[in-house]
Amino acid sequence: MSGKDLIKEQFDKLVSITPADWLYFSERLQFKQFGKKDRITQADRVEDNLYFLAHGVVRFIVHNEEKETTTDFSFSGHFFCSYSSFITRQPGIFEIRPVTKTASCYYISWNDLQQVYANTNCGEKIGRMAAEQQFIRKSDREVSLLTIHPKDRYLQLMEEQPQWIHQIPLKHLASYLGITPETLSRIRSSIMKSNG
Amino acid sequence: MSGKDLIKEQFDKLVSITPADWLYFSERLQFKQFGKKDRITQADRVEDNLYFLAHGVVRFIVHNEEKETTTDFSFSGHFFCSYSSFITRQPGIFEIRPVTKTASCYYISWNDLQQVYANTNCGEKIGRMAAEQQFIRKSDREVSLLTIHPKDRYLQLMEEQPQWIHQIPLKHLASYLGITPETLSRIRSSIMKSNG
DNA sequence: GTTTTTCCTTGATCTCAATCAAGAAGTTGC
DNA sequence: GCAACTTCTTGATTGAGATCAAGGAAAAAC
Repeated sequence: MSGKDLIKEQFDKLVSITPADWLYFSERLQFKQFGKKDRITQADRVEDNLYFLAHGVVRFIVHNEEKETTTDFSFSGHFFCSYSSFITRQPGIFEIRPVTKTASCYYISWNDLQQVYANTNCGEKIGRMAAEQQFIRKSDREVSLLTIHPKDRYLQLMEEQPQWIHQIPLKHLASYLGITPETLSRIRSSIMKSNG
Repeated sequence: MSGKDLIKEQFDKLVSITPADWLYFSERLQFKQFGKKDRITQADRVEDNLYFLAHGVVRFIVHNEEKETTTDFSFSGHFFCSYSSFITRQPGIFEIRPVTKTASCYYISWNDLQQVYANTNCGEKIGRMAAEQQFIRKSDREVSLLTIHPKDRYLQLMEEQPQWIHQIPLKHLASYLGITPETLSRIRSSIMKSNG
């Protein structure tokens, strides 16, 4: 199975796409592999590409007064990019880097994606549904940040996304949860004790 | 000018819509006025309608262990609903209530909106762009909650959304900022002092 | 207009997480 | 393999904001 088929699988979850539409889209896909120290996307630039992560994990970083905060992660099988910038064509605030040793990505340029929207039947529909799903993720996150205690957020993550805990260094998880690495370390050890 | 024209204005910001498409959509709009104690949307129900606020302010509430948190507000001239529920057709977690004495709303049902998506030329495009904009709001909010100190979030709100400060009771703003009313009251008085 | 209720402010205390610090464990690179 | 570096853990201290409490201002109800 080609890596592009992973993308087709994602689309098929949303709508039934015609072979012609799929061809039009997939012909415009390019491929690139990133190493651990690469920046897939740099802050303060207009995001040119929409990426699909075929293998690896990436994180979204915001720099703020000497500190860096990891706001989100993306795993293989999902699209990612500095969305706000990609959508508005304004410089973005996110730096995107691999968490894993490598990140293998298919990507399509903004210009090509506009062609897909204009010249396929279901492009807009997939685009709408994908945007809706991204919205839901962020909306859930807002509720989580406002209503759930960091310790409980970590417990929830252990249940719902155990792969996050295994694949992501503690310090980045801590940042994502809005706490310091020290505090997360203590949370983790308190869980160990209560579980025997 | 009819209230529906407010909606047309919003659409015109996104795409040029044909008279036929607008007619198809606007014929499906209904109108309802809500009082201060009404619940526009109840938690644990599937959201049936997408609302457009013609007049007033509403807030989004999450109930969590006896406490209620205000996660967001919507102002006149904007669409709102318990989106995640509206999209997924699963029971939602948000209660939506007016902040102002009344909230005047146009609304379209989920079923009718699917008809619009299916039978208009630009419905999907508007839907995609609207979803993208909602995503951007939530993404910005995530960054704000993770990287900005509550006091600075309040100062930012004063600059960017001064109408929020004037129209929304302090206790709801505090909840939205993730702090207690007492703390926001102290922040506010410290700003007063430093401004003379 | 008066009562009732809600909302906001201010003060005192307490608690939890940040910070500072240092050492252990684990990785990476030569 | 060893050195250099990064990451994680643990401890002591500090501080910002939550909580508890009460009085005053404002708004709503009658």
